[in-house]
Amino acid sequence: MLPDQPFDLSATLQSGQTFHWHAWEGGWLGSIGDDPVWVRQTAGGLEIIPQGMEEKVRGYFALDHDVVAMMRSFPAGDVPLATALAFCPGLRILRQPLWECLATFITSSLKQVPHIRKISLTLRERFGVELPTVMEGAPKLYGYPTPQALAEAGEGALWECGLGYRAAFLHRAAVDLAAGRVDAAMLAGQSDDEARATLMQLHGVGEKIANCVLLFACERLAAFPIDVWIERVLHQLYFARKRRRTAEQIRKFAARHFGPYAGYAQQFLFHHARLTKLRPGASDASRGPAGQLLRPAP
DNA sequence: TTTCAGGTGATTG
DNA sequence: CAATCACCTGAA
Repeated sequence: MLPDQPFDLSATLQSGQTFHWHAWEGGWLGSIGDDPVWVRQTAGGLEIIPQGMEEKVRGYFALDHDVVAMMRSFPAGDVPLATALAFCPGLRILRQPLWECLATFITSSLKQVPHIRKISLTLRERFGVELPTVMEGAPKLYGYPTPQALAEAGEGALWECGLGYRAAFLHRAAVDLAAGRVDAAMLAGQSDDEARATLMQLHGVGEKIANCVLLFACERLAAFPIDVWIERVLHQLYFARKRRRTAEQIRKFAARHFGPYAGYAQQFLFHHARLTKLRPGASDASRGPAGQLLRPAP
């Protein structure tokens, strides 16, 4: 199984799209929907356990995405983007199950990655189904709990998973999805703007989370989630020395400048920034054109 | 002990 | 519209 385009399994799984995979035996153990799987990247391609998961792995990791075509579609003179892309061309935008992605990002607000991961794993363990073992001695895996399971569990039980005020958001969303107010088929028939509006009808889902879901679960590759990090990156790289832009201005800039694969551009920029400029002790080579280290606002 | 973190919704000018 | 604020929790 050999992708014909650049692919970096580890980087993709650590790029803030999904939070439930375990590093295990030189590869990654996790689940695609309710199918447990272990994947290791080697020089020759991907090693997958168990057999029979090849197509699901291809779909989940979007190995059919044409990264080369995306590169060509990006603005030719955009040096920061070209730099970020060259830093890790193997990043992929995953095709995640809708509810799993939606629910996970609802629990992500004002949380750091380890917290999001912890909450996600706790919810799985308490309310999800245990999945079959694919590797001896490995951590137990659980599917993401269904909307019905979380709706029935009740807000109080969710609160006890350390969600805080997010428990109410997640519970209401679970109830709404269990009632069929939003589903993948409905979103599939809608334009990006319509689908975004549909998602934002859910309590606790604002523009940022809606865009994450569109991008990471609905294959809307033009969706451009703007969180505090990407906002800083854009300011540093594209709006240097200019006054602060509104979210609306940033959104319009991203759509116009990056085009139909804006979501991928966002992912490349985000990943590059997190692993270089935003880290303490980052080298000069990783600094932006302005020559300043990017830091969180004081 | 205080601050802050991968947002959202409600409330003000 | 845009700015401001509260909000659970956990880690630095």
